[in-house]
Amino acid sequence: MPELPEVETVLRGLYPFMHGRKFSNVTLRRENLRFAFADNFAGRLIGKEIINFSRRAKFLKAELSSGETLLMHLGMSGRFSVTNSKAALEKHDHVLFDMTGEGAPRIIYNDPRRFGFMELLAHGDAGRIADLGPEPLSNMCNGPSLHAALSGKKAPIKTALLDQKIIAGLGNIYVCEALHGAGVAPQRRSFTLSLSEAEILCGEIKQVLARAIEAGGSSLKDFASADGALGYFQHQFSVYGKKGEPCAKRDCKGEISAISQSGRSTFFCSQCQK
DNA sequence: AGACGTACCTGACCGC
DNA sequence: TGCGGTCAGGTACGTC
Repeated sequence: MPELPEVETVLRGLYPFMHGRKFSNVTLRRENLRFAFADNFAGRLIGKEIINFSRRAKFLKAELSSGETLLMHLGMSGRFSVTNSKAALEKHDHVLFDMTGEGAPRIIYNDPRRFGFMELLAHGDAGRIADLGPEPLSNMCNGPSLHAALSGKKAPIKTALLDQKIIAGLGNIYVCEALHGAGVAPQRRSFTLSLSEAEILCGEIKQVLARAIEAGGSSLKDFASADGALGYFQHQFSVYGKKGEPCAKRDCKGEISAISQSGRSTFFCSQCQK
């Protein structure tokens, strides 16, 4: 599930337990996730303080007092929870971060499919986040910049928006939602979007993401008292997973269709998305 | 260079 | 109940 809004929610949930704290212990319960852990991964974290904890696209970044950066990605099924060292471990609990400070929280990373990964970057090395496109909620992402990024692309707009180099942080769900909101058909070739369509699309992307973050934020309220799991929250979608249902747009009599584009499901309304 | 298919994993769900 | 098939929100890599 984790797209940008989910990762933002995870960041906000973990922040009080990680930012400004040190790792008192780190336990790897297997040798790899998607990739092998770096040599001496635990040793390079233990005793180090997280001096800055942030998000870039779907990545979580923990800058360490050692100068290294811990980069984490949730893949498809990764989730974090906050417990304590007495809590029983579950299947697929792969990484344990025991943090210093109040409550001595234990952060557990659970990932059944193991498409997620964690890596350590040397100071100044942007690693795999070097090639990412603009952050959708920032000023760097706007109508003209999106229009320019799409102008040379023959690929369908749906495919282009999933390309993290064009815009960073969108996944299958929010691309479908944003295209529906903007009234743009997912099959359109990227270069055919006009500047004004790119403006509208950019606005929809920001709005869809902001609303999802808001929904995630509200699910965080009871975070400490709930089961502590982070990374999944319910959100009401307009098209995603709604095949056969009537289009949610007030003036539209269409019905939601499902197609496959570059191997992924696309949901859209052929009536109002042109 | 860019586009495309496939691989990486496990679990949930559906139909038989 | 059990089994096989299909699908899943992401990224990387090989091949054309």
